[in-house]
Amino acid sequence: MRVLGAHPDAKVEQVAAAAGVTRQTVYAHYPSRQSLVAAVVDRITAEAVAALDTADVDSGTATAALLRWLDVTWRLLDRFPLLLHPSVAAIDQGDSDRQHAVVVERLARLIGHGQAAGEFDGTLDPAWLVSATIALGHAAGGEVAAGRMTTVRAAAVLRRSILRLYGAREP
Amino acid sequence: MRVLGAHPDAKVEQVAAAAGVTRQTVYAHYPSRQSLVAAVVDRITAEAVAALDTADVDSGTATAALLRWLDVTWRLLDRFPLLLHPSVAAIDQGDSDRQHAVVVERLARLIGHGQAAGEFDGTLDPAWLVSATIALGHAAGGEVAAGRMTTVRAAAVLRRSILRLYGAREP
DNA sequence: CCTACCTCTGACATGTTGTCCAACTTACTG
DNA sequence: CAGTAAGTTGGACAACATGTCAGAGGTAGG
Repeated sequence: MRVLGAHPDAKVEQVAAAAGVTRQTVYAHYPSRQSLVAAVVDRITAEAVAALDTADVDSGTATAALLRWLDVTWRLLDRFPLLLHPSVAAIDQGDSDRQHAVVVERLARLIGHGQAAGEFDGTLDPAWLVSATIALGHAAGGEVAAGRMTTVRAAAVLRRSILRLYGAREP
Repeated sequence: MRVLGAHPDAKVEQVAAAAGVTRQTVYAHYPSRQSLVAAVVDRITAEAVAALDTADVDSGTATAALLRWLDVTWRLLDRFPLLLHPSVAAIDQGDSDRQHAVVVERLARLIGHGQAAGEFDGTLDPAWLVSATIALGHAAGGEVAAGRMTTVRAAAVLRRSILRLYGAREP
């Protein structure tokens, strides 16, 4: 998690070295590099699920829940550049019931509630809003990575953009 | 353009074969695979610039111009999956004055006009709006590529999302 | 003790990128 | 017509990362 999470381009050799084992030992546990990356992503998303569980308990308005969701995921996006990396995109294509899906599904549910309650505009496809949210999150992360924005500024801009996209009133 | 534009993962060998030459000949013209991709992207964006030139002449409102910009770029995104591919993202990092920048710069100018004229909300950073627009465009393209949306539906959803993000009235 | 289980060393196959060179074709030039 | 310059080709080779395989060694638990 430390090596791949921070340096998505790290070679299997480097991951093994950081773990104090050899390359072959890594392959003994994970059949391919991709499955190793998948495992790391799974662990990260497990953290996300846990954080969402503690944050989402007494769900107030959908808007407030959305902001908490953004807060949790943004923090992880900041800690693990791997999540921004293309190699991750190739993973959740086939394996649909991956951990990753859980986090996304929470957002989808949240959007459903918000639209039903009239907090969000209901004329935009929830599935699209999920994709759009992730895309904007990646874009915001990219701005930070490129040094064009600070983390806090990017988070603020992201919040405003998402709310606007959803047709929610800014609190 | 045909091979790489449609199949971003194509090997240099395949590009060479399609051109009726050998791999070495390709390397005689382009020092690396990346520079070859960059050249393809340059040609595509040259088309984009030409299309924008013919479409942008008598610029009406900024909103109308924005929709034309979206129309032109969306068409190219649809024709050349390469533009959605990660390998392209690695290009325009270093070479800032690439053709690609011209298309982006047009959007930035357009946003400036719209904000100055009060058509768009002026409280969001134009540079961010540019990044966000591209991100949403890629997301919409991804939906089409994944078979979750038709091209026309994705284009419509993209338009609405962008307008909403910009704080523009939907025409 | 001894048997699984894990790990290590070392070697090997594969595929792609990028480089080098000698030989060949083609077209232009004096 | 001869010669030259440029582009192309075939073949070979290095580098590098991913995977695979077999044999030797170590360690904990029965």
